[in-house]
Amino acid sequence: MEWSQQPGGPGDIGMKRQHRLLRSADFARVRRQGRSWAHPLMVLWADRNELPVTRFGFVVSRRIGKAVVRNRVKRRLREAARRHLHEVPPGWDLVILARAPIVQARFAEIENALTQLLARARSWMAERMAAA
RNA sequence: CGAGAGGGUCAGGUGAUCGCGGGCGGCAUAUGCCGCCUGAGGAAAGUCCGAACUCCACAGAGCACGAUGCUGGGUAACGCCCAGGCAGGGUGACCUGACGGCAAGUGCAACAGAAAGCAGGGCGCCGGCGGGCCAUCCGGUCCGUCGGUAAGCGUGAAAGGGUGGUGUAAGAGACCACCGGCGGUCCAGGUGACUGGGCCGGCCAGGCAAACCCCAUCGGGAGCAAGACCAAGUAGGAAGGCGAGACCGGCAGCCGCCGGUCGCAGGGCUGCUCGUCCUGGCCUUCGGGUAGGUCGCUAGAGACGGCGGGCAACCGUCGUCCCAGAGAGAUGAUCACCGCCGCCGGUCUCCGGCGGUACAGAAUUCGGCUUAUAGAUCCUCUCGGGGG
RNA sequence: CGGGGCGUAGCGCAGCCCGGUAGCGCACUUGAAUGGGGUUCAAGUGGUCGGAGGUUCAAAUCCUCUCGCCCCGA
Repeated sequence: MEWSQQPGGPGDIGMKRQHRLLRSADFARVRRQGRSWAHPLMVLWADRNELPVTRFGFVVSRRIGKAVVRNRVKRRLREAARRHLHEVPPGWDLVILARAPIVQARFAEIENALTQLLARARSWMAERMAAA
């Protein structure tokens, strides 16, 4: 199943600031009220946002590494999320927390891990939306 | 050719697909879309110094405190840079140096050693006296005791000049010559640190100031979460403690309000005293609100090139150029090929496969320092070997 | 952006200010008391003082640089 976020093809969509989670209060809300799924490389939280778009937030703590390493991890996570943005129904906030082994992972492994987590989250989202 | 010294530059490249921040223009204007331009470093790092800028009350004097410490220059400034002096290291090119003062004061030195800061006497050497033994005598030797001595032994990181001589009972800068070191003075060179030399003195006045300290110079405090504006919003709320008001004038003509003088209290972003300024109730504790936006925010002690001055750091002048500005924080992701390095295999001047390709990410902005760093490349110089 | 603290034996800490011997508790080893264990007693082993350089005769201690960890304020 696919949900088109923008007019245009699903594979080359952008990921501008409207798809990003930027405020500290939003992060706190998702991690407190939402549900989580874990993977050795990352942890995913999800919560409804009552908006017509999906928003992603990324958490890379200082435990992961130096500034260069943290920035690289964040960019690769953002790229992976951008490629799979169309697989998520609109109206959800998603927070991804990086775990330490992600530093050594290849991009294909990161993308695979994200795909697994999104697949597990999608069924729960469908239940919640049907219930609503 | 080998080994080395000093300095500079670069920080993999090309292509494809898909993206992100900022600026401008257009269409639209709830939000967006399209086009063009632009977008990390030599250290952006550590935050160790110095400044700009902003606010505090335009910020003064003394003390305290802190920093710096050979000389001259450069600079907006510096704890930085350049040149020089001195000391140490290296065959050399060169490198290194917190390099003012311990003949101002107060302190410190374990263990060893007889003795460690003012001298000191264990063994030894020498002399006097007493006694024992040997000897015909001259005397010799041993023990004790009282002195002299700083040559020798030995301890130590360090034992208070060195060598030679005179001298003496033995010795000693006690005296002499030379050398080394110190102080004073004069001359010459140098802006100066300092260097060279002459004369005189006195023979020694030890080490540690990254020990307290003294001297000289410098330093008001805080920091872009500085600070300014807009919007939204709460409670000029509660408790406790301390307290000092007086007079004059005006309005009012009850409560009271305004202005001034004197006094008092509190505060003034590290402490104390003074000066000065601000407030008129103040202080402490508890409680309440704020996590929106805009500016500051990138044209500057700016970059590059030419010319001129200077040994140099650097400065002057002319021309050209505009070079990131985010805010959960852009500057990227994936793939292919070519460079470079290593390993393995082959029909080993080549081909194929695999792996690696550094340190590291602007956050107010500059000038430095320090630390990290795969490699590539250029210039100058030194030493050794060989050849012409 | 600014400020503070810590690093010493396997673990938790003294010693640093004012420089000369690295010490305490638990743990470990051996021995004794017990039929055995625990407990107790006695003896013992064990430390590049985070790293590098410097000052000094001598550095855990003083100075400079650096690494790691933790905390606080705006």
